[in-house]
Amino acid sequence: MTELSRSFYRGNTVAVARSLIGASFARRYRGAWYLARIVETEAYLGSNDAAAHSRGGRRTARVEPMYADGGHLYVFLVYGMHHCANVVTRRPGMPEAVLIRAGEGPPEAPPALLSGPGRFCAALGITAAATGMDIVDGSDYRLYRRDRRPRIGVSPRIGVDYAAEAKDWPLRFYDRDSRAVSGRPRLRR
DNA sequence: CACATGATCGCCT
DNA sequence: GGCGATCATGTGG
Repeated sequence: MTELSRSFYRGNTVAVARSLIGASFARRYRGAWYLARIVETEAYLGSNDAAAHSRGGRRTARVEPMYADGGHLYVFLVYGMHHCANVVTRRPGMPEAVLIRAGEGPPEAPPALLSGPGRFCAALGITAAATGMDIVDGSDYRLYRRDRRPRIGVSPRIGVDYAAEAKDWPLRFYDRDSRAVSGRPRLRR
């Protein structure tokens, strides 16, 4: 397992979003590591992206982690009850990030357990306490490079209808062969 | 299967 | 004061 590097995260945000499909997200909780295979992501392209929290150069306490160097986490609370986790990309001052929308857990886990950004965070216990964390310096959060290149599907992003023309940009990426991708034939239970 | 709705609260204007 | 980078549940066809 090769850990993803700082220079990787500093690269083109769309390229990072694509490359993270199939990558492993690891989280240490009370000494034990928990892993998930990422199967769905979305790219958020900074100041000029009407769907991004950093649109128009917004720079508030919440969004501040998006302005950090590539390789940090940006976690926020939506709808008062769900958390969404992002991996920050590019360089300091460039507020771009990749939203992790879904993952696969261990085979014995329910298929939909990590299907959706809120569920992904809930399953891995990711809360706002993790925002701003460095994922390259060996903290409790780490990402590992994928070992195989999956078949990748592309679509507009989910839940950003307010974002004018940016709502149609093809910035959502997913593993075409995964059942855990969100917004699919419901895999309840 | 396709909507429709309620929950719930921090953030931003 | 309004509204989300969501989800679970409920209705109707």
